[in-house]
Amino acid sequence: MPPIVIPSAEGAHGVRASRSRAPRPDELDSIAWLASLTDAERERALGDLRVVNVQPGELVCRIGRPVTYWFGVLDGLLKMSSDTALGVPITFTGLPPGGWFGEGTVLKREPYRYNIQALRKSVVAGITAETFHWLLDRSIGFNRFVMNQLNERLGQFIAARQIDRLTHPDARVARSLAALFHPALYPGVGELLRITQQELGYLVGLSRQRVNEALAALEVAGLIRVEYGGVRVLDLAGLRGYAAADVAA
DNA sequence: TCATTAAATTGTT
DNA sequence: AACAATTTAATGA
Repeated sequence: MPPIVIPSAEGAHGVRASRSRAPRPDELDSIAWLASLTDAERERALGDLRVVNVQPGELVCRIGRPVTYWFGVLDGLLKMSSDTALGVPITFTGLPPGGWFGEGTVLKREPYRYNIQALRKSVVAGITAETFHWLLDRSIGFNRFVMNQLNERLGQFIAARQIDRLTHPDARVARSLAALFHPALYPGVGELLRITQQELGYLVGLSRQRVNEALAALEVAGLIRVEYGGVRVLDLAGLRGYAAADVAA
């Protein structure tokens, strides 16, 4: 497994430090909460904001590591999971562009409670825990964003538990897709979710073939359209309630 | 910009 | 797991 990638605020020395860079202007535009800051607050945030490119399979943060950054996905796709080594029930959550995570652990200054791993080449941004708290202490807009993030994520985990209990593969795929399309948590996703069927398989815990089959079924049902390297959602509500509709039919 | 080639992804067995 | 077909990305004229 590749080494842990931690963006450095200093960028002064070391292998890790050399991997992080300043964000590009177009990348800044994709960070939703920046718009809710005052000019002074934004200046501080921008000075602290680092960006790092991660390769498939790389760990962005690992269980038990001390919290250093609050992370956001600018491009690509990450997956969040509880530890696999202990045989604990594994819950996967996909993190598409626009998603920010780790606020719970940064808030409490606890070690990370889950692994974040890149499913494909991705761009990850981060601000230090210090700046995160600095913003939390004075920016109303930032607090709104974080609070909404926490609230929405709670709903995500409840949905994830339901997904785990579903046995029908098509339903698992449908609900997982619905979760990834969450407009409040992942504003960067838009209409088209860039995800390969292989990646979706890793996320849902199914083989690529079965995912392919499930996607075909969902397309026939008129809920999505399968495209090369991605899925276009036509009926988000339909995806969320797919199992119920299936059982009722 | 276009044509060619390589790589990635998909659909099927 | 392996294969062929399709789409995208990369390369160079």
